Amino acid sequence: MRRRRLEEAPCPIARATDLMGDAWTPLVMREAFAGRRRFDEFQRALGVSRGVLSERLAHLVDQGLLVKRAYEERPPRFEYVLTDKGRDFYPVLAAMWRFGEDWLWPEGEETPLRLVDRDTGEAVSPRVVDEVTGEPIDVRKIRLRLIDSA
Amino acid sequence: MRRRRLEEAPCPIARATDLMGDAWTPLVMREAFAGRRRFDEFQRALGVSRGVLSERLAHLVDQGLLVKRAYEERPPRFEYVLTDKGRDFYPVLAAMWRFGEDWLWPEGEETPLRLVDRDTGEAVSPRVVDEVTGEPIDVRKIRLRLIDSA
DNA sequence: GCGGGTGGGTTCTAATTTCGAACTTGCCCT
DNA sequence: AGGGCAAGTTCGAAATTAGAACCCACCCGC
Repeated sequence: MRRRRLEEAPCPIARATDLMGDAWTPLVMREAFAGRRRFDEFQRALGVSRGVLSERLAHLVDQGLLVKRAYEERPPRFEYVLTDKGRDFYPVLAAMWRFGEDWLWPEGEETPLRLVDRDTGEAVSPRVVDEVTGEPIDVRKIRLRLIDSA
Repeated sequence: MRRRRLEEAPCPIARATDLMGDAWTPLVMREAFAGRRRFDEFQRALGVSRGVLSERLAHLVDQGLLVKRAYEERPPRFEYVLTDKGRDFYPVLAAMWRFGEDWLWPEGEETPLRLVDRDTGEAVSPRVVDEVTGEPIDVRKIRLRLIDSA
């Protein structure tokens, strides 16, 4: 199983990749953030096969980004709800959204997916900055440094 | 081919997923940001099979995140260098790094990969904020809104 | 002028993963 | 009794991936 190899890798990016490193997981999370909770909702929204969806949801539950809970006992019905950890994944999706907007979309055209303020309805443009200085993250200014333990 | 399906999807996240939606691409980009350029450098650093690496590099070149250029004519030798578009992918990796640090790493332990300021050497903590207000991106405050064209 | 090494791949086969469709289970409705 | 819905599981066929081995062009030392 591919999934198990990066999970314990000594790098936070590799471990995050273990969560994202397939074609459906980020989209499942997108739908979760858009408010979907039920199996069939996810399935219809994404058009993914039920088998794959079942496995992805189980993985996300396993990793603690979602919890599965019964919202009805008889007949048994379940929903998948974001945890704190799952909610904290939002910025990653927001960064991807921004990159997609800036580089993968025809100039000037509107994207069908927007990020808006819940209260004001204003459009929001996510940007990744240094928490301390507020400066944008830029490869020219910020270096990846590998601390070698070997 | 899976790859072709999300490329034209009407959603910036789906299109970004097309770039990231496999286990190796984010790690190849991590290495590119860490300064690697040559095929064998990537291969040794990642331990990925040469066939897969070859395909991933070609895909990233195809998508315009890297350019392949000869740094030597005889014998022919090539390097893969980040483009502007590729450099702009840095924030996505930084957001993943932050999530990995916060949630996929034992409390208090040091990660072997750091983000540091090139000039001062200070550690940097990336955070995703609204460009206009400077407020952190949080699912409780910011909503995904799907503009339905159907 | 030949054996070995290096850089940058391609090709092959075997193991995984994915897809789509059909089936299952528990219950409600009429 | 028959139909429908939610939430899956199971199945075989098709696509993708990984790993190892191979290839080619060139340089170097002897």
